[in-house]
This record gives sequence, C-alpha cells and structure tokens, in this order.
Amino acid sequence: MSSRRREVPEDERAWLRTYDPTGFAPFGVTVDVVLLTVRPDEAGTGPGRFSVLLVERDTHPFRGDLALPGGFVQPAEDLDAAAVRRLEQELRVRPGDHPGVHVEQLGAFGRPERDPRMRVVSVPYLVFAPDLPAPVPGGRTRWVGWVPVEDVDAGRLAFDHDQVLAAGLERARAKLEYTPLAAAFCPDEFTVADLRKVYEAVWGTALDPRNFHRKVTGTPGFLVPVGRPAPVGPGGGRPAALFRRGPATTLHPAMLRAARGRPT
Amino acid sequence: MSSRRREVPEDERAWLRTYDPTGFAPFGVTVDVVLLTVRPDEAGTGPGRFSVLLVERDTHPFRGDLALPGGFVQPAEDLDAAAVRRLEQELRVRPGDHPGVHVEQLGAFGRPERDPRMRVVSVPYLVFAPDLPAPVPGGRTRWVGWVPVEDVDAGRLAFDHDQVLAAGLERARAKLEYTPLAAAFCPDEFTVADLRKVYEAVWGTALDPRNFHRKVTGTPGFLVPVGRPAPVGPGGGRPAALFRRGPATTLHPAMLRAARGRPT
DNA sequence: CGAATAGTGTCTCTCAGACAATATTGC
DNA sequence: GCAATATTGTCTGAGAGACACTATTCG
Repeated sequence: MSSRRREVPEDERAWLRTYDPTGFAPFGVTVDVVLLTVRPDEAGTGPGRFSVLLVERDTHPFRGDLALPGGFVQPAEDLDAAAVRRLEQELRVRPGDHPGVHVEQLGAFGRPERDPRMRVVSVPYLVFAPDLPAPVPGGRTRWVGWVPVEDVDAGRLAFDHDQVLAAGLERARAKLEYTPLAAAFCPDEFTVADLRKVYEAVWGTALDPRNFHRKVTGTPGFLVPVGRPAPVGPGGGRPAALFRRGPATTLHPAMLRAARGRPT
Repeated sequence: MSSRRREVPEDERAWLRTYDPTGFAPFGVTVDVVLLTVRPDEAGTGPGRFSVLLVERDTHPFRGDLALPGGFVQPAEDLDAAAVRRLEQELRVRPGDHPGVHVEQLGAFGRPERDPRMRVVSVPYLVFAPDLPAPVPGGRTRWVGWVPVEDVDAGRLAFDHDQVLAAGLERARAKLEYTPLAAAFCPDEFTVADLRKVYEAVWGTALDPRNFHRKVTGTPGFLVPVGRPAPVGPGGGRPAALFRRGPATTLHPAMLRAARGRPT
C-alpha cells in the first residue's frame, strides 16, 4: 500500500519550504457508500431482495431527500479509511470484524455543479455485506434503511447519487460473473441455495438449481465444504450441505449470466 | 450526463446564501493520463510494443523523474474535460477528432502523503490510442515520449504513478477480453493481423492466427469488412482484408486470454 | 516454382443448458 | 407414502484450441 521511500533532494526541500498551496483551486472531497445486501424475501421462499442502504438527509442541501450515506474526507485521512469510517457510523460494522464484507472503490464523480455548496468531488465506495441488523440513524440523518434497488425512483436521490447507484449496481452485477464475491452477501456458512438466491436477486433472473449446483461446486477455489448439513428449512426437504468461501479471487470459468452467442 | 432539474426550496436557497465553504478541508484535485498505445516493432514483424506516454518533470516535486502527464483540475472544469485538455496539450490530439480514441476514468488515488505539496486527490484516466505522431514537450516538461511498459522501472515514477500505471495496465488487459477496444489501438482501417498483434502486445502471449481470425470475424458486431484488401506487406503473401470497428460495445462470447478450467 | 501470409475445414475437449433420476428430509 | 428440497447423471450444442489444408501474393 505505501509507496516507495524516496530520497528528497535538497533543492526540492528548499522549494517546498517556500511553496504556497493556496494558489490552487480548493475542492471538497467526499466519500459515499453504496452498501448493497440481499435481504430475505417476505416469505423467505423467493430469491431475496437486492437492496441498498439509503439515508434521509436532515441537513441542507437536499434536505428531506434520500441519499447514499457519505461525508467529507478529513484532511489527513485516506479515502478508503473515510469510507470505512462512514460505514461504521451508519451500520456499526467494521469490515475488519466481518471478513465477508467487501469494500471497493467505484471511481470519482466530479461534475462542477453536482453540489450547490462548492466544488466537490465524490469518491464512492461499493460495499457488499450479508444481511445485517437494521441500521440506526446517525446525527445528521432522519432515517436510515434498506431499500430494494428496484424501488429506488430514478431521479429521486440527492446530488448525482442516481448515477452513482447505477454505476454501483452495474459493477456489482458484473463482479458476480467473474469473482466469487456473491458469497460476500452470504453469512459465514451458507448453502448452495443461499448462494443461488444471491445471484437470482442481483441479476433478476431465475437459475436452474441443478446446473448451478454443479457449476459452483465444480469451480475450483469457490466453495469449501464445511462437512456439516444446514438445518432443514420450513418446507422440509433434504438438508443442504454447508460451505464457506474458498480462496479463489477470480472464477475460471466465469459464471455467465448472459447471452452466449447472441447478436450485439 | 446532466443530472435532473431540481426545484430548490426557498429555505435551502436561504441557507445556501449564508453557507461558508471555507469550513471544509481544501483538497487539490488533479487528473493524470495513462495514455497507452501499441507501437510497431523495430522490424515490424513482431507483435509490437505496448507503450505508455511518460513525461520527465521539469518542476518540483519529483523534478527530473518520469511521470504520467497530468495537472490540476480547473475550478469550473469537469474531470473528464480536464483529462481531455491534458491529452490535447500533450499530444495535440483531441478524442473527438479521432473517433478511435477511447477515454475512461480509472478511479481515484488519494493517499494523504502522495503529494508533498498539499493534500491532493488524483483522478487518473485510461486512454487507448492508435500509434500517433511523436509528442512534443509542453511548457513544464523536459521530455515526452513513449516507453514500452516492460521498460518502466518499478518504483521509478513520480508520486504514486507506479500504482496508477499498474491499475491502468490491468484494466486495459481485462478490457480487451470482453470489449472490442483492442481496435482502439488500430488505425481506422486495419487487418485481422493488426488486431492480433495488439492482443499479443498487450497480453504478452502468442495467439494462433487461424483461430484468432475465425474468432474475431465470427463475433457479431466486432468487425465490419471494408471490402478492400490492404497493401501487401514487405514479406509478400496474400493480401489481407481490411476492416473497421463494428458497433458492438461488448463481446459475446468474450476473447479469453487465460486459463479455462485451471485451478485457482 | 517456393516462400510467406491469409483464410477455411475438421477434430476433440470443455462446458453451459435442459432435464431425468436419485437422495434425504418433514409431515 | 407424499411433498419438498438437494444432489448426481446424461444428453446436446456452442465454442476454444490444435492443426491440416487451401488461397493469393511476391520474387
């Protein structure tokens, strides 16, 4: 993570002592968190609801609107650290404790007019988490909660968070294809059916349980069997085997959601 | 691109009139350009050299070191616009003129100590360009030139540009798999062999010309035949057909560089 | 003609998708 | 037993990789 040690030449040190940083245009820098999860269906039988954590803003600008949780980066704070801090504030979860939680930077959004207060560049972070306890509103929010992504009205989020969310969803859907990150939406131990419901919820498509089973158990490094069965569900049926996340970071071959051989 | 029109409530307008933006920590924001191309081999027979445009800095900090071209974003300038401006300055090429040139944001780099002057967040852009005329040094650089990526000494670039370049290379290699962007490294009209040399240079692997030909010509939307042959090369041989970029934005099925069915 | 490069045909193996069949539970 | 879910097996077709073979040019 840290960059190389560098011998700073004396003339550069001298130059730096006289350098005036106020000559450059000052920007605000924020982090926003696109925290995604898959929450069980009401009945518990369906594929689950792909949901995002939103807050209702209690301060200007966009007071009263829904928004992604976020905030300004501190002067000496790393971007990733700011995102994790915001995550802890909103959810009382720190990624270090939950090894399943996945955090990944999503890019930078910096349209000049995106914040009415001043020039602000936002660096959103994409987070995959298993179904977690209900969040509690923090100091500056009226309300916090999970919203199924298909219930988020286009154009109703504060700032440019519609675009940020859209970018996060697209990235999440793509990541499930070639990484084992679907398991980041599952608890520590999970069944193949749990994992399949994640794919179905995120992609919005039904998958054949039999082919899915053969596929994921046959992909090296994806799943590690626990050797113990899960408790039987409410509808009865043969108990499923439990698995944990395997060591793989990419999937070979990938899980393909789409369109093999379709025209453009 | 532009966000929704929003009715700004009167109380927010009033609040905004009294808002003091100097309360937040000021950051500098820069763009850096990871401009990649594939330049012909010395002999013209090999796969070509995958190269990046680097500048030698003529100002502090890191004076005398190699770096990616970049600079501060102007107060009212969009991030993408700043990257394009920097590109034009360095290469006298504007992406609009060259429809082949591909520009894509690569993320945000913001370690607190990455710039000794002040807190700076950099937003690098990845650019794919065909082999272009030699660039000319601008005002603040001693030297500009193409450097084959394998000749870039690890740890020798200014700031954290090693990490930025590494991220750009990884992204470029991945993009060639599932998008038709390899053609962005080719001139307007090109042969299948030209395209294959791009893949070989970027991935650093040899590809079977016969399977490659069948693959790319059979992928819908990838290539559009011009209906005219290219001039015969120096070594003789049957003249190759010319193609242009097709309308596809993603490839189905993807070009796979790697490892089908290999263990993790 | 021979060398060189372009392009096609064929074979095999892997893998995705469809779906039959078997296994194991609760009722 | 019956319903429900889990897991395995079998078949088919698409496509990747190996590589023989044909096509077209230059010298």
